[in-house]
Amino acid sequence: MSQKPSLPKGTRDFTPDEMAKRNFIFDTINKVFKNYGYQPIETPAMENLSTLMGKYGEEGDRLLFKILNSGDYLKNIDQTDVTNDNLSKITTTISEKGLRYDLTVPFARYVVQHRNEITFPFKRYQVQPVWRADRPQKGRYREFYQCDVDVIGSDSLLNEVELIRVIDDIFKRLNIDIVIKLNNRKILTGIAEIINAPERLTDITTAIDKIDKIGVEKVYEELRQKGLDEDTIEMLEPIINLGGGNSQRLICLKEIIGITSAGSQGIQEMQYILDLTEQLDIKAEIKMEQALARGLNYYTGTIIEVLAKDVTIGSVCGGGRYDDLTGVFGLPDVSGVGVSFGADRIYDVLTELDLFPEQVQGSADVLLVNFGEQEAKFCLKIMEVIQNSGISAELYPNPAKLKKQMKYANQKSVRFVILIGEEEIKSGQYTLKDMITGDQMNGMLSELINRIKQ
RNA sequence: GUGGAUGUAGCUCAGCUGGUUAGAGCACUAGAUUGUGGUUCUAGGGGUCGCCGGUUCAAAUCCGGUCUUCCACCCCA
Repeated sequence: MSQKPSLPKGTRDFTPDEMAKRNFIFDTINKVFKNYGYQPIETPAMENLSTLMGKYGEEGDRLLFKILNSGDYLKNIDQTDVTNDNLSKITTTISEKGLRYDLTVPFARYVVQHRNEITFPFKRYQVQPVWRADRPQKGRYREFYQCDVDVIGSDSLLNEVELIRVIDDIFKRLNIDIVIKLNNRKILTGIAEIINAPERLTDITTAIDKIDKIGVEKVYEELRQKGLDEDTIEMLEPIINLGGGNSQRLICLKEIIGITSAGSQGIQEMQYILDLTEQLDIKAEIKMEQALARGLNYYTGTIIEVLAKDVTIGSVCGGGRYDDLTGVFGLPDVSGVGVSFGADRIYDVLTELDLFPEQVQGSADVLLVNFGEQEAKFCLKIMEVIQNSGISAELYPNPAKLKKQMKYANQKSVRFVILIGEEEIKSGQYTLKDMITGDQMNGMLSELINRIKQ
């Protein structure tokens, strides 16, 4: 019985054409990473659930894909837990592995496990898929690729500056106009301190973060809803409405939260990064955004988010500094900073803006027509010469009608077709057809190769 | 996880208030053209109308459920 083929929610196949475009993205990202001295690593698709759980907050735990244990996974289950609907306990009994949710936590695990082989500061990059049991929509998939670069074991802000350069470099090569939004967790802490509500930090920042989206009034409304009193909200007002350029914002912020130690340190760090990047040749718009608050609770310093201009899709890149990510795995006081590029969203942006270069197709340069058994055997040798000269070539496997073979070449966007039939074998003069211009020429193999290489 | 929309041929979609063998364009295959593709003409193949159930003499069409995709929230790449 045949069944209707289907794919799990939020996952996709990639066609050869899409793969060519995706590889264009991966290639430029990898090239830039390498160019700045980062080294590649890979980690397994699955991790122990104990490694993953509790690292992404409650929300994150819910979005983790869990893998059912092999064998008789029900044998250790406690019936009273079943009757009591004790889901979390049942879950940990029947599942002890999960698919990775991001590349940062596995990297932290990696660093701790390999600490004796690693020379710090360790600059690594990692390009692998991650999985989230999120509800899919545009730009949001359940399986997607992250391209992470991190420096671990160095608290220098020069790393932040370098990452900004990496971001700028990559999007410059991809021809995407971007805004790099910067903030610092210490500034957020300062804000919370100054209004005397450090424990409300998350509530405040998630509300303020929506200012562009829902407007000032709604932000106030949400803050009230979350139980902040009018006095506190009034104190927040200058921060919420803080506008102008980066330097202007910093000056204002200094007046408001400069007296807190966290606040002043955050402002100092931000100032340092902005000063340095200003001297560099950076194309991207760099914008300090006091409302930027990325959800992951492990950021402790700089917070980075990159948005593509002219496209409404989530961020295409994001990250920040985390001072103690490896602490939970028993290696304290290792500071790291990194960002993650979302290859799938970059793909969507390039598609929407029609920015993929024409040349990204993955077809061969030449197709050798198959006129029959004898001719095909002859072509095999010719093909060897062509391929050894650096030109990709394929021989049509069946002696099909010429029309069919031409059509095949046309549809695969193979640029050149070489025809070698009985006549050509005798004379040693082969026929070359340019499929774009329609021009044909006759000549020795070396002449044809020269023509193709032009 | 909450709320809303969607689903008809490989793709983009028609199919009015339920009524015979469900259509178009593009794509595909073959021929016109026995060594020349992309244009044109002709013919052809292809659909359990997402899936399951209900109402009805009769369901692609109405109702319920379920799945998918999309949108908003949440969160995020």
